[in-house]
Amino acid sequence: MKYQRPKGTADILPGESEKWQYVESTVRQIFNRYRFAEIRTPMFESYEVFSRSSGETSDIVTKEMYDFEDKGHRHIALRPEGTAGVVRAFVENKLYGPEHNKPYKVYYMGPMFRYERPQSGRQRQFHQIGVEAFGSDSPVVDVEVMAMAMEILKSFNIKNMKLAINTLGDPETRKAYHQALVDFLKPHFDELSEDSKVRLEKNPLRVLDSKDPKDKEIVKDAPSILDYLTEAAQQHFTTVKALLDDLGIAYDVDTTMVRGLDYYNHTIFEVMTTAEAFGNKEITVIAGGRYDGLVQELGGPEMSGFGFGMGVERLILLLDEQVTKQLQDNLDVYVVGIGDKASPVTLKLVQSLRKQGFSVDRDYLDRKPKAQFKAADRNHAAVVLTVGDDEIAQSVAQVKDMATGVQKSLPFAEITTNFKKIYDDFRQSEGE
RNA sequence: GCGGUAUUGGUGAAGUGGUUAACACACCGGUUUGUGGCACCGGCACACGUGGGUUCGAUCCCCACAUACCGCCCCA
Repeated sequence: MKYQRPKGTADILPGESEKWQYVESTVRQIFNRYRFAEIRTPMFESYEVFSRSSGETSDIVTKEMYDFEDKGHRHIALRPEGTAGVVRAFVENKLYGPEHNKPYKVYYMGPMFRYERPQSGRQRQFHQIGVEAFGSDSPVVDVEVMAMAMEILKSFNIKNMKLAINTLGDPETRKAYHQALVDFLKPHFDELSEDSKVRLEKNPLRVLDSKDPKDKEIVKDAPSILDYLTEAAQQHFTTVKALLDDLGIAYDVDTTMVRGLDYYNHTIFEVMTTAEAFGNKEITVIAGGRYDGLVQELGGPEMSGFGFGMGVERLILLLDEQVTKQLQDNLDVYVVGIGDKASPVTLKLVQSLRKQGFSVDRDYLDRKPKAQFKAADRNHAAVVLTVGDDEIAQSVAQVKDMATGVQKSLPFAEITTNFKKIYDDFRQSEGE
């Protein structure tokens, strides 16, 4: 094969694209109810937008960024995640100004890029749907956004959901805990896995997340961040939990949960589920949290934010067949033409029906009636119109209900002016 | 970035170091000058991911590369 798509990319073909449209339109409705409005930002940004926001030492920046130098010698990166670009736009367009409602709530959907090895549900170009809410420290924002995340997944009938939450506290908390953790891990340095030795240097919190059995054993007795929270941080987290309880939303506090991006603080959360598509292992579909310093980091005023990102590929792998089946396209009418003279006549009929609002298809390959009917059947046509020499002579078409097999001869004049009535009559007689 | 497995037609796949690469599904046509199913008949790969090598000869052996999938890292 001469050309193939770049590694880690996918063609979303008809049959699959319906699922994407379904997902996108469903979340749009939910966002609308929660009063989030769409924002569309560029798919590439100055490299620094991401390196500043994600943290210079984060894996995303150090090894997963899809970056290049453009012809004007600008260091550009394809966006690896959505938040940084939205924050940049928030700052650049001065959306923090007093004339804008707070919290300022936006959502986005689109492709993201990470240079990594593809696997099931992980690609170099992948898609996220995400939200950001700027300008409120209120725990209510945390809880509403988490509630919305849960509602989205519920609307897709996703089972076995688990909401995990944790807090990273404020900067003061983080500093104190960071130190405590390093002090605890240092004596065990030689026992740690190679990966974790590196983590200890770069980002000690990550050691908590290690999958290495020996690491897990060591980490079991590590200090908990909950013991290092400042009073304010404690207060925030307590309120978040209380509000979740009020809403009847179940959750687990997972003190070992960490974040790949450096900008998070206070509440962080993940919604996980298990599914056959992922070998029945637990995977994260939605992840997010609070990032109170990020706006400032990118040159804006001190203004807090809370958001999440959802992996669309992963979500689509979770859609069950019941949901998917409803998405089959339904063909209202198939027009069968017989004989040399039929094609111009059927063309006019097809166009007239389309203008009347029906989805209509026909044959273009001069195939026999039998083949045309087969095509109609395969495409699940509700009604078939047949036009041959006799019909043309009399200005009528045979109209057949494919479900019942009932066929009637009806004049062109009626078909081209009020097909809806004919169609509805057929459908109704089916119900009897 | 590291490790493993795989790569044959539109699809699922069988197969062998040597003249015609099974079988099934799908598709097209016919049996039925104009009607969806079934049956029967017929058609359907300049060829076995790409490039080298070994060999008298390779789809089958070796090497490299590409891609896919799985695991690690990391993450949505």
